[in-house]
Amino acid sequence: MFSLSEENYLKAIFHLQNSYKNGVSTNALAEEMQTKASSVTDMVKRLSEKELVNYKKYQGVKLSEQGRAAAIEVIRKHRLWEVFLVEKLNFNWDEVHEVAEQLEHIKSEKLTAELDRFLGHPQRDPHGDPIPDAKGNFAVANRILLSELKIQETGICVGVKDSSAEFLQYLDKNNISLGGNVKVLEKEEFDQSMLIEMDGKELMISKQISTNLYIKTT
Amino acid sequence: MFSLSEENYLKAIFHLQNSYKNGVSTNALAEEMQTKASSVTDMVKRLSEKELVNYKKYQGVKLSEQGRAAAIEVIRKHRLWEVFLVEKLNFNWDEVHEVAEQLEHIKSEKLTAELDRFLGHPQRDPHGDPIPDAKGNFAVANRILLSELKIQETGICVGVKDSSAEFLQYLDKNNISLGGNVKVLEKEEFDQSMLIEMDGKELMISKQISTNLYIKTT
DNA sequence: AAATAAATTTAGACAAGTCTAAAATATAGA
DNA sequence: TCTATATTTTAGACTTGTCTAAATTTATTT
Repeated sequence: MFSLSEENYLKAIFHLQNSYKNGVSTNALAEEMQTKASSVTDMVKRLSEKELVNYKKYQGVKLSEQGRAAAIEVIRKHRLWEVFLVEKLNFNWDEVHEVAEQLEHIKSEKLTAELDRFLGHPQRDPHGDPIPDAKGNFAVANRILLSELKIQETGICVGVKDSSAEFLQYLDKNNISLGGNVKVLEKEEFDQSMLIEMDGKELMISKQISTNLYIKTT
Repeated sequence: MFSLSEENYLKAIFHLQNSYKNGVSTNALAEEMQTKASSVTDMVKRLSEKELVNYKKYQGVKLSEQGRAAAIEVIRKHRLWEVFLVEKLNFNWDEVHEVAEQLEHIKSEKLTAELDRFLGHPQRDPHGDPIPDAKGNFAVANRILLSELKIQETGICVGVKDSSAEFLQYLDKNNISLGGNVKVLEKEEFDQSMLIEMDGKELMISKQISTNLYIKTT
């Protein structure tokens, strides 16, 4: 069984491994964990002793198979709880993160399994991120960024890359929600903004928006 | 905001105050918390500095108004989660305690309020214990122990005093559940066992059972 | 009321997880 | 390649919550 802090480190390393294929650097991890590099070194040593990560001084850190499994389990719980909060408890998608950060550490296999069943084995959380199954398998993504769509191409909005409350609130304000139909009308090379049609309404969006919205092409 | 450990101490003191009206003794609290008396003294000093308890050396400890409110909030959350686990997630009443002990520490006012609504503002947890409302008020009990019933008197089983898994499993095995109709047929003075009729079936129960079952007379 | 026993507190230590400041190592530029 | 800079690690300290062993206070018994 892992401590709350250990679980949070494992999760952070898992997420950072996408950008740091050859090992997550101490500084990157410190940034992600909102802590100091020296604290990271200490913790990484402990995780290494428990064989949850592979670590060599000055070389960064990678999850072991065991560490990866533990991280995925935490992510699974986090995303299931997010679905619960939105579907059953009237939370908005910009309010769930904090609470799910707490709930993800509850230890009970039965709880996770039953919650999954109760929610109807959801495939994605409220932000469109895939929910790994009990064995740790993620559904394949099959989605691209809205910024990659060409003029006249269409798709369905299936997820957000940035799930900060600020971004989600911006989307709410502009009536952009998951499931919405998108068509690219114009692209402005200069600042990479684009004019899109979203469920029938025209909307101008900046590069920062289009590079944080996932689309499934239709 | 209180730490997990602080919340557990407050809860323990709240429960022990029923038996220790003039102050909960250090040893009693150590026993309840499964820890050493010296650790209790340390923690009680910290709680006292935060004005959550009133404490004088060698005199035992009492909850302050603030401490009482915090304890009740934790108990409210514990019992709401127990209802959730039994009603929605197929947990048996002897399986909920451990998980609820974890869930009760999740901090989110909205979560508690919405969970309460989602469950239909339940008055009692799966063991028949009252669930305080958001303001900390408990429904009045109005129940007696089965052992206090006289011959030929009847009632409905509304709660358990002992909610250990062992006791609950014994009740399951003998088809005793909350809501069941009870009638006392015979009482044996010698060992205080009694013959009862439970939903039509005759059953012999020992003193240990009858002093741990709450009844509402009919 | 003194002596013994029981309960409680204090003193000092430890583990987890964090910090600051200093030292060591790696990387990049001239 | 040598130096400057950035990154990472080490050393030592702090906090929370725990422990053991010793000291103190309260309760009980004769």
